[in-house]
Amino acid sequence: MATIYEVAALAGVSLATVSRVMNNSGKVTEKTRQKVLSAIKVLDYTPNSMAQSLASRRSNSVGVLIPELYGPYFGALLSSIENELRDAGKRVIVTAGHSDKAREKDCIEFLLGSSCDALILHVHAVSPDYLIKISQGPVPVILLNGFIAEMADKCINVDNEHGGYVATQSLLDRGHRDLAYISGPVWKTDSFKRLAGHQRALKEAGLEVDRRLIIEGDFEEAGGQAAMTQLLTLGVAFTGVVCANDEMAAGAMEVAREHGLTIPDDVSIIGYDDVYFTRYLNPKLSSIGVHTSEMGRMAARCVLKNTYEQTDLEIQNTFKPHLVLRESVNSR
Amino acid sequence: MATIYEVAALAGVSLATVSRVMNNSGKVTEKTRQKVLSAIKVLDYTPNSMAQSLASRRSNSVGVLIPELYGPYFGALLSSIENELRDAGKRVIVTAGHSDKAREKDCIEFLLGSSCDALILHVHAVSPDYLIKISQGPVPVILLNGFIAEMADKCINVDNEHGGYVATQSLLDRGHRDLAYISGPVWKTDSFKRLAGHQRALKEAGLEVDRRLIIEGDFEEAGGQAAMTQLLTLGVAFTGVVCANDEMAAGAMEVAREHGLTIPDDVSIIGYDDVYFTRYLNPKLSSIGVHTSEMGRMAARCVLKNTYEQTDLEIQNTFKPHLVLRESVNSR
DNA sequence: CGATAGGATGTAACCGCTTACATTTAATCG
DNA sequence: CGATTAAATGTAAGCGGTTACATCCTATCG
Repeated sequence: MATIYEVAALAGVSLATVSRVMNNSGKVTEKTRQKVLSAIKVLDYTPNSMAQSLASRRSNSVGVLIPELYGPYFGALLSSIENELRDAGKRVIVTAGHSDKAREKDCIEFLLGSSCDALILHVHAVSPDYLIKISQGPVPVILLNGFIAEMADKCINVDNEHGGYVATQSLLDRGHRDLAYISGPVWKTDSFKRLAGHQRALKEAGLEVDRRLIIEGDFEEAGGQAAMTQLLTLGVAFTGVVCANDEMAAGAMEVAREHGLTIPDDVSIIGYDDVYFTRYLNPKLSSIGVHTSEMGRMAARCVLKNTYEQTDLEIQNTFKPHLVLRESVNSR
Repeated sequence: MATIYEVAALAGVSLATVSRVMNNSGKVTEKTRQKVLSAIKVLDYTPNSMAQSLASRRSNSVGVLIPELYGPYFGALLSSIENELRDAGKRVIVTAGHSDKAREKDCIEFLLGSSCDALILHVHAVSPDYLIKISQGPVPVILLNGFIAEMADKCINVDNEHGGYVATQSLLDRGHRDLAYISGPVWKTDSFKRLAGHQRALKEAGLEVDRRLIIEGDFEEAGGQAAMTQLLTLGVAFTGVVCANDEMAAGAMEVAREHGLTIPDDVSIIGYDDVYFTRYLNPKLSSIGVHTSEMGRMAARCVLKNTYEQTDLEIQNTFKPHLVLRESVNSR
């Protein structure tokens, strides 16, 4: 592996000059630039990125922490982040937090210790205070999904309350009056907000919130199954079910079918996230689309703008979810 | 950010000693070790990873190139790789090749220029010669999926021929005689091998290969739909369809259903990869499981063993796919 | 009790680059 | 044509660690 010294020697210039043409910073005569360029080519020189990082105090890598590296939602997120950052020549270091507090902290510290120029975090378990603390440290932090007032301009989030509202409204609009709700774990802000939106929609429609028809699930298919089973043994009538994510909706659909119910004729179901497998379900699941890729891209841009001085980028901090209507919902 | 010099000064020792206790290499008296440790704590010292990398010529990061960062298959792969490597304290730098030759090369060069200690590659388009060339360079390369004789011990792969064979055999075993096959692009080795396995199974059963019943798809749902449409207008009878992946199987199922066919009563269908959404399909798709996570973990271990001297690890290079029987296949 | 071996600690070179500043070279002008 | 100034290039000091080697203790032993 050739070094900058060898290039300088071969080209008959100083290493400062080589550095200049590499980064095309400073002035260099066209003639010497050519000498350097050809020396680089002859030696097949590639700058040592570790030395570059050390000397420039910039690693050109950004750390990403997301709950999981698989699954439709996080896959799309990571994919768009990588795409945007890779095009800008930045490295993406990934870690998975598994929605576990210790693991999330561990990953954050790992990334901070990895000389990342910035962090993009999608966490579930870690406290806002902790996030505020590290965001005040030397390395910039972008929060994906989640809003903290103290770092509002560093947050990319979706309006979950609005999403819950839209989901429920879509059923109300179609004449449904008796709605069940399968929530995610309520300690997760996302779940809580969606539920709040659901309840607001009911109230605005002059309907009462029947607590029995609100079941707390786990964001997994099994939780959706359990919730639906519970709902069906409740003896309380309902014509529509709003689910806080698509996995649970899939589970709910399955149980409904097993109980001899036809979707959407007997019961309408709507999911949330509009994850790509919704189209494999039968009937195809209506859902709430959340611009996942857009958000990932935006987080990446936020980093490019704040950390890598691409100041001309426009940042959108909050995204509005929207209704994606398919076959699982009908009118009364 | 405190440096090792400040720690040394505060502890009243030389920086070499600090370095020794940090890496616990060399001998250090318990007393001085404590002095250093407390100085580290007082200053909240974290070693600068860039400086460490430069001085030790080891970045502790491994580059990963996979076709996509989303989707059930690659998600599982990446997840297991990250998990294994993260536990060993290694950084994972991810890139997506998008099955495009230029992009794949670009990513490989990017990773090579990122001072990675090793590379894990899952490529589609790049040539074997190119892979051999870079594998002879200074940074070790592990090939995920794909076999190249010249670097056999660096290849982690699944026996695709066997997988194709098993898939077809599963239908033959159940009395099917007339089988159609929806292939992936035959220029992809994986597709080619699976098809070869299919044909071997037919021949061993004394059946003729009817070329009309072999359709080349694109590994996407749309391709499966197109292929099934074509098959149904062919006028050649068949009772089972072997698909080279689950996405195409999903597409095929949809078209079959639209044509009024019941699965598996009218036609049995089997997919390949046993990707997680198979369970959302109705009927649930039988498939060929390929130990995706295992392979990812093995690739990571291969790196740990070869590059990070964890010599005690056992490596399995080839994985045998296995049948996962669900509802989409029945007996004649 | 002085020589000695071996363990503990220190010294300094080096990893390969960036960059502020010094120096040289070339262009401009009275 | 020499002085002035700007442009091009060179010099050298870091960046913050690792590590081979030198040096200094201290316990052991004849």
